[in-house]
Parts: sequence; C-alpha cells; structure tokens
Amino acid sequence: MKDQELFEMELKENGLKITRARTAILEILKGSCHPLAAEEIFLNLKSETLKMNLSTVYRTLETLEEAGLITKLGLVEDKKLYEYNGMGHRHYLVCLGCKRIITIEHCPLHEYEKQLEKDTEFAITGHKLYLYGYCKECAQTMN
Amino acid sequence: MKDQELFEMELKENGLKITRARTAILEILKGSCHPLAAEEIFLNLKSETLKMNLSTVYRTLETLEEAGLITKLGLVEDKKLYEYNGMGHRHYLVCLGCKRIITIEHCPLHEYEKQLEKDTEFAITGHKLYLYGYCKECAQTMN
DNA sequence: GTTCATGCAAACACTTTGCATGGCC
DNA sequence: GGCCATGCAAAGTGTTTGCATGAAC
Repeated sequence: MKDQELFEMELKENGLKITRARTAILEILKGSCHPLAAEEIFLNLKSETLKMNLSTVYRTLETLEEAGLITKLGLVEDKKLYEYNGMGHRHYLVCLGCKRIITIEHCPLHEYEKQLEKDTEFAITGHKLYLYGYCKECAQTMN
Repeated sequence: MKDQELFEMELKENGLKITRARTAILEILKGSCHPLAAEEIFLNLKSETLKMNLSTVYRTLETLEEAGLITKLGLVEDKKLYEYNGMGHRHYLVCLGCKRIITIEHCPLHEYEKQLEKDTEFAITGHKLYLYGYCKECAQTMN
C-alpha cells in the first residue's frame, strides 16, 4: 500500500477528514528516523502546495495524537517532539554533546511492567524511557 | 546532622555561597515525596522571611542543578520538575487519571545500560524512565 | 571591598486560541 | 450546504534576562 492510501485509511478509521495538512504531517513523521518538533515539521514543508500555518501544524499534531496516529514525547524538555506510530515501540539514546539521537528498537521493560502492575495495582498503559550519554566522538573530544 | 548543616556543606563543597534562597529551596525539595515545579516551590515559601521572587526560584534551581545537588525531570511536559539528589536513583509511576505520583525505588535498568554501552559505544550517563497508567480507584471510576 | 545573589520588570520561546474564511464530505 | 479545518493575529504560559540594589565572603 502506498503511504498516501495508508494515511487516508488511518484518518478515516478515526473519523477524521482527509486534508493536505494531515497527510503531509503524517508523511513527514513517518519518513523521519527520529522524533520531530512542530517547528521542524513546519520547516520541512518545502513545496509551495504543502505550506501551512505554524498554528495549523500544532493543531494537526494535537488531533493526530488524540486519534492515536502519532505519539508525543518529552525527550528534550523545551519542545514537544512527535513520532509516527506503527513503527513499533521504541526508545532513544540522546548524545548530550552533539544531540544526536540513536533509535533503540528493543525494549527491556515489558516484564518489569507486569511485575509492577501486581505490586502497585495500577493498570499500566505505557512508559517513556530516555537514555542519555556521550557518543564515541564526543567522549573523545572532551578529553 | 541537621538538614540546615547538610545543605550548607553541600553548597560550600560546590563553591556556592550560602543564601536563604538556596537552603530554603533545598529544604522544600528534600521534604517533598515527589518532584516539584518552580511555581509549586514558590508557593511553598509560606513564611514571610523566606519569600522570594519567582525568578530567583528559577535561577536558584538552575544553579543547584548545575552543582549537582538537585535533578531536573521531564515527567510532565509543560513544566520542568526538580527533585533533591541524595535520595538515590528513583522512578515514578504517574496516574493519568488523578495525576497521583507513586515513587519507585527499584531501578530495572542498570544491567541494560551496561549492555547498551557495549552495543552503541556510548558512554551512558543516565536515563529517565516514566511509567504511566491508572490507579485502582481511577481505573474503576472509568467503567 | 569585591563578588555574586536577588528583586523587579521586561523580554523570550513555544504553544494555544478567537474569529473569519475556505475546503472536505 | 453543513461542519470542520485552516490562516492570521493576538493572547497565554512557563521561563529567562538586564540592570540596579543588596547580601555573602
């Protein structure tokens, strides 16, 4: 299936209208290998036909998150970052030097969550795990 | 040792002057069982003698964090939260219903970090793990 | 006395909102 | 045609900064 069709299906399933703003933002998020902030998405809308207002970007991100098509992260504290769902559950390792972000596909916490549910009587819905450190290059430069 | 003496020692060790603002904020953070936002700290300064400007709270928090006496968390995305160090490494479980925060003393990630250092050649300095869910009461109310 | 911390007000960055217009169904 | 999405500008929120004063060493 082409991305465009996939996005239209996802939107329809959630009772959302298909608009250029929505498919364009889904396209950008799906194509990115790391989470993006609203402004980055805004700047990525290069072609004239896709250009939209920054507040539309914010509103669209909110809509898409409520519908469960994308996820909001707090990786960096100053800006809200978003990533496309359906890439599976992921974590990130952030270099505190160059701010590079490494994607980690494996999640070590499934078992732990089950245990914690028993201990706390919470119904755990998810978690956010961010790892921080210095990449090889930055670690060397610092000495 | 009394808290006051402890704080003065911590400040001195880091080459920081001992001021009422600094010890007051350390006091509040040490006494709290969950991380606090700048404004909450500001509002906790009840007694007239301890009252200070909100921008002083922000500046003091920054100073204390740079000195390593407190830690900044991204638990909630809209506000920066701070906690006193020397309580050991902790995680939190946040109820998405009533916003209650449960403290988790055990950290399941030490082994995992070591493995990840080998895999990525990063020097990992730390991590942030936030768990989300619904507490028993909130889970019931929702049905 | 010197240096750094604080109060105050103003600026800032990111995000949200009100209202009129335009596009999707 | 009706309803929701968008553009634009203005407001909001949490945080930071410049400058003069005051406190710590």
